Amino acid sequence: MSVTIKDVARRAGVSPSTVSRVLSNHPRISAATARKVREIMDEMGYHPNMMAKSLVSKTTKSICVILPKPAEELFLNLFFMELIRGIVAQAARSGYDVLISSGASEAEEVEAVARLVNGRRVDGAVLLYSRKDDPVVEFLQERKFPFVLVGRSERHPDILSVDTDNVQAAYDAARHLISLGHERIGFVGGPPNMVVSIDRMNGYRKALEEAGLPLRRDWIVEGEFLQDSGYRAMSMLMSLPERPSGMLVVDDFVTFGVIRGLNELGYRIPQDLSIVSFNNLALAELSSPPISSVDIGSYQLGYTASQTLIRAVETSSEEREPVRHIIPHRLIVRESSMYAPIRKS
Amino acid sequence: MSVTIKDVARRAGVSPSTVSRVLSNHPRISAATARKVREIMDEMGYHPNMMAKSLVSKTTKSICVILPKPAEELFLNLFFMELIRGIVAQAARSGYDVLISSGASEAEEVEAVARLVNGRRVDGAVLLYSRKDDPVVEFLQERKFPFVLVGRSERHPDILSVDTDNVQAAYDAARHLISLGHERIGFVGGPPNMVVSIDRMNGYRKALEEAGLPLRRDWIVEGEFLQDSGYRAMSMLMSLPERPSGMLVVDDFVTFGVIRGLNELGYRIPQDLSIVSFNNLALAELSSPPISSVDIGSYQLGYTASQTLIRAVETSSEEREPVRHIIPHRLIVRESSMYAPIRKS
DNA sequence: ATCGTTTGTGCAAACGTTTTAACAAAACCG
DNA sequence: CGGTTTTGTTAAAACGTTTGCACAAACGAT
Repeated sequence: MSVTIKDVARRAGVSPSTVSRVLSNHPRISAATARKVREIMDEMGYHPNMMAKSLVSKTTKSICVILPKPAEELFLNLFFMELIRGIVAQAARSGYDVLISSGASEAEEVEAVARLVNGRRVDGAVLLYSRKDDPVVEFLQERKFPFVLVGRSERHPDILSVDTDNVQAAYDAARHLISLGHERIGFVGGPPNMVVSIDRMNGYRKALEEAGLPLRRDWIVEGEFLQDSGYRAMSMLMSLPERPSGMLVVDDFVTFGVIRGLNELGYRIPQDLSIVSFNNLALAELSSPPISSVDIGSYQLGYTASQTLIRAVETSSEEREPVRHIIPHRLIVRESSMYAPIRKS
Repeated sequence: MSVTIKDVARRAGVSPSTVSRVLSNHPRISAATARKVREIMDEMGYHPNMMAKSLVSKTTKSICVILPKPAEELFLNLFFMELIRGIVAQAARSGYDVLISSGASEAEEVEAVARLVNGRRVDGAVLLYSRKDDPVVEFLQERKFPFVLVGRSERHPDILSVDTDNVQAAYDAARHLISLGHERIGFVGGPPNMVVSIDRMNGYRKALEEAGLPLRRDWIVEGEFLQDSGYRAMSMLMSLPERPSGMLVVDDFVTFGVIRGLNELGYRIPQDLSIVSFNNLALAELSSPPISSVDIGSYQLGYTASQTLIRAVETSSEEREPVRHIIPHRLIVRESSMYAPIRKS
């Protein structure tokens, strides 16, 4: 059907090997031949067949990204999209293609990645976030297959990863509230089996302890990465006899729930409750009021992940070294956080 | 390195062809041999090499999706994510993998898809939305390469596509406002070179004309798919001597801008202005107030697109017929739209 | 028994590349 | 000049599959 290397060779009066060498800029090809072959390639509309190439080179020039289980439940869609954009952009620059895959359950996830890995369809994988105990990580680790984790694995500290310093991020967010004079600060967290939730919680704790502020169990709510989580948290929190004046919320989406809850209960932000959130998704800025949020550089995370992975893929496995990249975060202060009200006591 | 079909064959004492046939459930393989070979495959951990398979079968079992130019500018991220999830889910069910690709400019977009198509890396492509005049469509059309468009092309009505009936959707949205008694209805649109903007505008027009309501040029704003667009539209609109009482907004993200604008100007929704929006992204529900929005079934759009494409790919090109799938939409009424104020005149 | 089918298996070519080893020709060197 | 090195090219094997054709064995029907 389509033009092959042999067709070009015949037409140019050289051997296929020569054409192949022209293609890969082999040093020992004479300028004259190279020019001629190139001309004929254009003329005939030749394009190398990647499958054949892959077969012999045992390399596919593609990586895959595994969307975590329920991208539906985790309302991190916006975050993932940013991340993916970063990955795709970087991969394209390095001449790699990106396969995207997901599964409806943890088992399906492993199955999906197994298909890709076993079928030699990809050279590496990027995993998004991680449960405390991730079967996909186990699988890849065992097979010595190159992968990088966006996030952190408690069980496997010795792997390639790109991450935010979530402890520090939460610490910074809390410090912001503290420096505004808040002394009663609560926390709406994510699922307790996700490393990111744990880390942010710890940063929050650290800041409060360090400042000698009370850490009250009833001001800490653990939930899902769902807006509903924020909504319910508010009904609970605001009915307490003693209420916080500031709040850290683990994700902007959850914060949306928080805001809606507060609105319905008739409280105002930031006058009645100051809020600082995480991830700084597009909607943080758009919200009414705009939300103070810690930007974690999602695009950058994806970009760096791809870069790190591809570098690893192109390195022989012996000299591959575990690296942990930390992408800097940055608190963006908007209208949802303000000075603490003067305490009447 | 890894186990090949030959290794299995040797160990099972049969020829490679036989192993291959076992794999593809060839009818003329005896039950006994099949069982034995299967056993050995498991034992040795054999997995077929997809690249080799692709090479001979001239088929890759993968499709690609092209993210439109500036997924940054078009703040349809959330919409795309939904769409992609639908595509990935369906493709997985049919045993296909999904490659994702994008370009920073129209030219780069064509380049990216050319790489995939020319390199025979994918069997088909799904294109997301479309400008009035899309170079990628041209490219694929010319090469007779299977693709499906999520959206509509004015120039090429004779292609596979999956779409919302945007004219009808806008008509329905407008009717909703009209039935609530609104007589002064405006429209915040998208970029005038995108088919979706045009269609929604037309539906809006149609409904108003049919109801004998005034179509006022100064109540119609064309902008980008950016929240800012909505924000600016409001400063303009609300300073007019005669203002609309209801508004159609082309996308939920834009509506966010509208809401913020109105908040800042001190107007309330829906008391001062009723709003109906499109796409029903997750945030429509979460907004304060929750936004009435036309759900266009993004996930379903992706799912159907993938299905249509794969069906086409697996059909010989002669008997491939242009199909246009319309995914039904549904107006979700929330708090942003209410009865028109009684007109004092 | 004989002959045609049916059934199960193997051989070998093909898919479109890359790459090793070999070799001829040209260039260099003293 | 003769030998050594460098330069440019090619033949052929390899990558891991699928598949058309051939063929032997087993089976059925006369």
